[in-house]
Amino acid sequence: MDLSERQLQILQAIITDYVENAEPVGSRSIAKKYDLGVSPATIRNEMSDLEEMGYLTHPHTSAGRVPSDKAYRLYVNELMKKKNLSAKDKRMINDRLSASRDEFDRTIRHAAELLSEITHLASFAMTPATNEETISFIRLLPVDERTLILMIVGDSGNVTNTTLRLNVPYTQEALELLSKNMTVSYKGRTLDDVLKGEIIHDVGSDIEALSTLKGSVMPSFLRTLEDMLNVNLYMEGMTNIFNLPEYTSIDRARDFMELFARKDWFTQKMLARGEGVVVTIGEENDTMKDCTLITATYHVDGKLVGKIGVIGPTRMKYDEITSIMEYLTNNLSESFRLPGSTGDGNAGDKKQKKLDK
Amino acid sequence: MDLSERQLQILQAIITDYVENAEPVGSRSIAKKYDLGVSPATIRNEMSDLEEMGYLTHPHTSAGRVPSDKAYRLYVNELMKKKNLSAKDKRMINDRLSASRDEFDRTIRHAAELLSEITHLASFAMTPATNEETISFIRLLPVDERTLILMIVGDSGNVTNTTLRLNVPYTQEALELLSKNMTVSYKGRTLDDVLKGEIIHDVGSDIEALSTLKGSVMPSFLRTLEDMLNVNLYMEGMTNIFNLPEYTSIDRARDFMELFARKDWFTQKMLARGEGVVVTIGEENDTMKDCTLITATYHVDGKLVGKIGVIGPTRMKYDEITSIMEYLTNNLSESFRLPGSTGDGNAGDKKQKKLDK
DNA sequence: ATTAGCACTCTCGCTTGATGAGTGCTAACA
DNA sequence: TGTTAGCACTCATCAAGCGAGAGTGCTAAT
Repeated sequence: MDLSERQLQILQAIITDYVENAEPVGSRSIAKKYDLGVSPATIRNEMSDLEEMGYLTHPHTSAGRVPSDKAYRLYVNELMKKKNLSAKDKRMINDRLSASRDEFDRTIRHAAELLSEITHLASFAMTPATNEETISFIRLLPVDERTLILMIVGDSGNVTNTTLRLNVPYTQEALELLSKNMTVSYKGRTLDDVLKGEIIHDVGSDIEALSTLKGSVMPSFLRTLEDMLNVNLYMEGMTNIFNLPEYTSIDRARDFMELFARKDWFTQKMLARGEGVVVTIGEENDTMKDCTLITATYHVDGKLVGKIGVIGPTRMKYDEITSIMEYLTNNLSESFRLPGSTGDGNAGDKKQKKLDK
Repeated sequence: MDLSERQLQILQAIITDYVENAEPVGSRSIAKKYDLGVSPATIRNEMSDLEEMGYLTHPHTSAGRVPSDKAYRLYVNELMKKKNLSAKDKRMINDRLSASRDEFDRTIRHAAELLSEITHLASFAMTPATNEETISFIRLLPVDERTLILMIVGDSGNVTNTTLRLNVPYTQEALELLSKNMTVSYKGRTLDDVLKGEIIHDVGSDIEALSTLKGSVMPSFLRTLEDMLNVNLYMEGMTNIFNLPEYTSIDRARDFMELFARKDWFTQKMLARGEGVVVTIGEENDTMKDCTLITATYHVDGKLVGKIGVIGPTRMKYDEITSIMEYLTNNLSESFRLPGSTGDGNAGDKKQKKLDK
């Protein structure tokens, strides 16, 4: 059954008021503050109907009404209007987000900081997932007679290295040969592919030194690939939630903080979420049943995909926050675009918006 | 004025009891639990004296006594006996601390996790400070015609790199020349030294391409050096404190959590602390006046120095915790020793102990 | 269909009084 | 002179009781 125009207005008013004040809102205050042209009694009747339909709840008999998850969902999907960022927020983002294609980590952490400062919520940001990253080249560099550096370069300019200490000395020749060998074998293949695929044994078994060296290097090589696949998660503004009335109970605050102690679990959760701006409200989350989680994706060269997000109570300014996140991710994608490339695929200012679960 | 033997016994008993139960301890319960051979009345008199001397305080008239910072200081300096780790804790450390010289970050994070699991407090661990690290060599590697990788290798095997994107193409020649040039100029000098010192302009001004390239590379070089100097700080078990009775007030919990939101400030504080096991209690800390902070240092090749630490309320098991930290840092130092080197200088099992402020 | 009126419910803040733990003092004791 | 028993006193804590205020839900009038 659809809601009448007036019911929508009332629901909207209740949500607005509750988001603002965090207190159950009564019929009288709605009638006073929002000019709906009807008396408190009428509003009461409508509220009662809305409650029956599951859009409102009642903490106790003589308290006002509180929007349910269902109400927020309706609000996000239908009622909410896109908000223009305040000049201050825009300036803040433009000035402080000194994104640089060469410094993912720093930039991403900055983005998380910004996000939590602007929204006053807990926020996080992940470096791009590198599943699709391909290997550009591999190099082995000598340090001393038993130490060498393994360096793996990806096509997005991602560089990772490890220092290896061998049990037996290596020869310069073997080193160079293995470098070339590995580069030829793996160039152009994705990290995932290499890691899951068979280790290639094609060359080098004929030369003794090479095969020994390879035996020592391969385990580190694989482990380093794994490292490259790992995304980094930066979390900021966790303590912001202490200022919210919903977290004045120590238990709820504790539960909240404990969510983030499990960083890798959290990372997995986040990776599983869809593209664009995604909002999940309360019960829609399997854990964190009284939180809302909003994530948004940014792009690197329209290929690699990373996420930023905020977490807070279900009571939050959905319109503002989704707008901020959209602006911020567009900004990030823009900065992370390869200078030469034209805005392709997903990156940039294409207005993607996918708000449902 | 020195304390009598009996006063020490009573103080010791009060501390033990309070550390255990977190509740003001009364004369009667002392007399019952600890067999001092005197009546509650006598204990009351002694307590009164101890309070006058500043070792005890009184939350209110009719409550028991609580040890003051001064009492804990006395305890740590004089009364406390070294504790043997439980077999379980030892096994835990030995098994799980898979330290590897090549993977500082991972190992250090592991150490922090372990520490918080064993102590049930908030803990942290820092990667070694690299002030004394010297540069082994510098290499510039071509990626494509405008992209290159700057790689700086330190003498402890520390490798850092950055990808650079230039405005103008470079030549292979210039690249190699600059690599050599920089290596020659900086090899053997400490990071600090290079960063603070004059930029060397001696060579290369004669060749146009080289000088241009150098102009583009130097800023990144310096920034990368800074990155190398930065220590990483890992914090674990922050939420443990929610289980402690002193942090059931949301305000105190908030204050505590906020300390750690300021990661770099905290890092600075920690770097300033001395070698070995250092305990600072309550007011001895300029911030965190109701916390105790215990840090301990580990060594890499007896040269680089890193820290681990725990933070909690002043009420904590000083004997156990300092012992655990000593064991853990010795273990770390052992793992981080260069295979060839004999246990030199500070590293290893030398029983350093410096508990005062 | 809307509204005014009114009884009813429930929370919140305040006070009150009982309880109990613990001290501090005094006087007796060894 | 140091130690102890006894006792009055203090203070936090808890539960109960009460009034005020906010808000609902129902009914009857418009």
